Amino acid sequence: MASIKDVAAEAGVSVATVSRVLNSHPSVSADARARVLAAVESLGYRPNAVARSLRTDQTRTLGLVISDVLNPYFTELARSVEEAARALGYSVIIGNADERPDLQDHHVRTLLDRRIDGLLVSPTDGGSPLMLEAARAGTPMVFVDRWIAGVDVPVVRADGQQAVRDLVSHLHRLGHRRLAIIAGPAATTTGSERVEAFREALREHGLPLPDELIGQGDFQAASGRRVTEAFLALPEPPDVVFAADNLMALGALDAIRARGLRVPQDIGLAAFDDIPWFVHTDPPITAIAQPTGELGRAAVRALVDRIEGRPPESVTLPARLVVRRSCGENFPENSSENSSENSPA
Amino acid sequence: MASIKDVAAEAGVSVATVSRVLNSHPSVSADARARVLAAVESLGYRPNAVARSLRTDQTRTLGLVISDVLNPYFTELARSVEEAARALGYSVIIGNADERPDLQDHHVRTLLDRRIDGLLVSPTDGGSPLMLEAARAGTPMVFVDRWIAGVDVPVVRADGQQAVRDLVSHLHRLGHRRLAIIAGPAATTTGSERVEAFREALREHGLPLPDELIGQGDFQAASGRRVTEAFLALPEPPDVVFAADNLMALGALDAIRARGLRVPQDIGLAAFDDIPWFVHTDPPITAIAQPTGELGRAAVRALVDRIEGRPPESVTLPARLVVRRSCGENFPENSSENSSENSPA
DNA sequence: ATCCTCTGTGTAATCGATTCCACGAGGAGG
DNA sequence: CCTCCTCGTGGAATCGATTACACAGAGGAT
Repeated sequence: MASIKDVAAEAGVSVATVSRVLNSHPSVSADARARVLAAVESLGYRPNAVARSLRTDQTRTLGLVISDVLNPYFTELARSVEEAARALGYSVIIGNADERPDLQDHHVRTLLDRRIDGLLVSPTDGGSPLMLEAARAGTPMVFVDRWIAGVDVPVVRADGQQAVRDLVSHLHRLGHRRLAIIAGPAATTTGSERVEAFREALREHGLPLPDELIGQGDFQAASGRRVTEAFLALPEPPDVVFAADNLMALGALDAIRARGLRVPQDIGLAAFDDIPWFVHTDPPITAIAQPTGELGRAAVRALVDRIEGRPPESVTLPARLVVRRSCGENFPENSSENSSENSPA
Repeated sequence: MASIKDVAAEAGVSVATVSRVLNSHPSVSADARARVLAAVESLGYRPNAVARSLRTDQTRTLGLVISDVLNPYFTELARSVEEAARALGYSVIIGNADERPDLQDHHVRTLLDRRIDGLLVSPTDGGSPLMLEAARAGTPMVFVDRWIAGVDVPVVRADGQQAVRDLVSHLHRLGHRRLAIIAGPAATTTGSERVEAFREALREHGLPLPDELIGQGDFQAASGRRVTEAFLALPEPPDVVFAADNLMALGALDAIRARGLRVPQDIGLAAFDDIPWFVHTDPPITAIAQPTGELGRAAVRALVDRIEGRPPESVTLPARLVVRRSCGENFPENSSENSSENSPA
């Protein structure tokens, strides 16, 4: 592969001049510029990003470590992050942690070794020493979706508190009283926050949240299935199950169906995180939708601000309830449901 | 960030010795090794992958350019590719082309600039000059899922011909005669092959495939919706619609539902590419499942073989039909459907 | 005692870019 | 005509690693 030296030789100039042309430095004669450009063209020369990075100490690359690529929510987040980064001239390297702290550490380490300019993380756990150390050492970093307390890192996330309150009101109005939740790992903020918001909303309606109606999941479908089976085996099963993410909702649906029960007649189901498929499940699933695209864009903006020396800003955006039929029917103001869908691309 | 020089100074040896220790070269004394390791530990030193890559001319990184991350099929493919690559000591950088040739080119160019060791591509179109040139120039490359004819690059893909034949038999047995297909872009192999397999299978049953029952889609949900609307507006609409990928099936479902029709009573629906959600749609969707994980692993194996100087192998694996209820009921041998599911993680 | 072979180590070149510094030519101002 | 800038350019240092080569000293063979 042709290097800058080859171009210089071909154009009859020094490598310095070639470099100046390529970086549009002002002081290059029109003649030299033309010759260099011609040489670049004829050799099919492309600058070696590795060499450039070594010298300039910047890679124009962002790392994104997400908890689970198979979760459509994170896929969409990743897509919007890449798009926003590309618009600003950055590439993105995605690391998939599969909800495993060891894998998360692996990716963080690899990304750091590659000297990425900044790191976007949705932490799988309470924070590994590695990540905390990186933050303290000054690696530009932004938490997205989930975060870790006590670390001075901007956070970009959705606030589901009001939406959860709306959900509980909705359920209450439909006559449901025994409400259960499939929680995410307590070590994650989204895992514990959603339970807290749910508990708080129940309290406002004078409803209890007994321990047997809090199932411990891990944001994966299998755990949703397991927890739901336990709920259904209770002497007094819940009226509605609220899954803290869409994969656990899928598992819950599996379990309910395996038991031969119908949604919503026998038991209701709701989920955090909305996805296009929820419109077509049997029945369509009531869910809390996050402004995923906007989160990704805001996260990139914050990280790039931090990288380029501007003060980064934490951002919190509201999530919103999308009512469908999985918790019961007869919702007059719900007839226009289709128009409020976030239409799939 | 500490460099190899700092480690050398701290350990009281030369950088050469540090490098030898780090690369487990044999000729280093136990004493020196211990001092270096101690220095590495105390400084928290991590080798700079950028510098190492420049010198060794290898990045231990694979590029993966896929057509659409939002498509669960590609997400799963990406996941298995990353997993297989990691097991072999490689990282993966994913580029999402969103079915846009210009974006695909952008990613290929960026990956090449970063001097990745090899490239895995699922081409969005018939092949840009850039990609063909890269292949000719000797960049290790493997096509996965889709490919481009006339280029000497190994191909790892699934063969759906028999599965499509099984699907058509199934439909025929259920009494369906007017069968329509939502095709993918003709420029992609999967776009044209699936139509050909479908046409061929119909011919075996003495059924025609008139032009009005071939809709031109682009593998995105919106096109599935549009094409299906056109089908439904025909004087004689089809009995069944077969979508060439899962996103177009989603769009088809949207269109059918918007028209107030029921699946499968009013019209049947089947899809290429199976995903966990198809079990829970209303009704569960009959689909052709690809051995996605195995494809990803085989692709990485082929690419790494090529990179490391072994002869790479093209691989073709069979896809298989998974019958559910979206094309009609009364299938006695179909009662054990649940056991044949590929269970979601 | 001499010579040879190993072993362990350091010096320096190298990868492909960027960029500081110096220098020559040419124009402006005195 | 001399001085001083400005402009365009090239030489060389540099980033952080790897590795060829040289060499010192230990130990074995003769």
